[in-house]
Amino acid sequence: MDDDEEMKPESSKTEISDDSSSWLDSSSYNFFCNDRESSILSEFGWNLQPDNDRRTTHRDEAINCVLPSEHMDLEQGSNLAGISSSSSSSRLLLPENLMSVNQTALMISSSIDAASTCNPSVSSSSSEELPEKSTGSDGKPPDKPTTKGRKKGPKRIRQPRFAFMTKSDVDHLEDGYRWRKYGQKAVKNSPYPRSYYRCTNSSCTVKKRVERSSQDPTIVITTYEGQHCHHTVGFPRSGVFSRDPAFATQMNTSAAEPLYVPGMMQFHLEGRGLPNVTQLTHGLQREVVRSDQVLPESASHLPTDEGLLGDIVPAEMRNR
DNA sequence: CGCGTTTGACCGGCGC
DNA sequence: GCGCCGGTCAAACGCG
Repeated sequence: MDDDEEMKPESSKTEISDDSSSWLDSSSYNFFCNDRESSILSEFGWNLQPDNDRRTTHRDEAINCVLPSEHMDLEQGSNLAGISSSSSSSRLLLPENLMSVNQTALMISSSIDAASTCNPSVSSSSSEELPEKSTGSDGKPPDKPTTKGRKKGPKRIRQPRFAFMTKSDVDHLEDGYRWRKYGQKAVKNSPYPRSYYRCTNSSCTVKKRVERSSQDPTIVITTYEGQHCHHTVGFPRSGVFSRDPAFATQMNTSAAEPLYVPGMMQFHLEGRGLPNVTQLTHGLQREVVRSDQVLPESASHLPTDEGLLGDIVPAEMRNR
């Protein structure tokens, strides 16, 4: 049933998935972009404007992207899978291991729906912000006779979500937090299931979705929702995190200083919604074909003249 | 035994 | 109103 579309080359259909584009709907966001990429995006009708006020960081170990604060009301000092906030904008630090499990990841992120502030202190007690169903811990008897009856409540408010794509063999990447899987669903038009994880910290409401791209099975799409109200639970034995100063810094303080990256201009992207993954990928494919320039894989997570957007294009696609 | 995963059922939003 | 589908629940199960 799910083998019909499975290995169809990108020529036929190029959507990552129906819903993966649905959250790319905020009005603006910032990212690294070089001249070529900006021209590509311009071809798609997206209005790029240099934004020199906001600076984005790309270090050896982590990527730091600036997101529009008007869509993200993150609390100072809070963190979500490496997201920290400053006075004017929020930044997302991707820990090195997320970037380099098999290299290649482009963070594409945006906020969503009600990006209401969710301060850590609120997590379990504030019912107004988080109409999350009773988590079972309360043992509330269901309204319905069924054992799986759910408490009705106000409309569920989605917390800010952040997604990024990682080229990786493993679905569930270590990110310093412990996750408990609570569900798995088949994804429409994709042979690969989507897994749902929840932070094991009882007072933490952060959730995470992991799915593989139906187009390129080597790409894992990870989506975080919510903010951690606690620190990481210790790092993996290999110490990937401990040798990641950027990530460690971010975890200990929210005041990660913005750095300027030589050779990389930052643009402010404006339009009637963000270009979705498909559009970006398409444009870059074309560009890559034209430029006939293939990055060495080992260096693909470093800033190059292709910029970060170039990383989104899987090697196989580049070679087409 | 505790914790995490699996899996089928259920709920609710949304489009037609 | 109905059906589809994403998201969640929770019992059963597996594993260390």
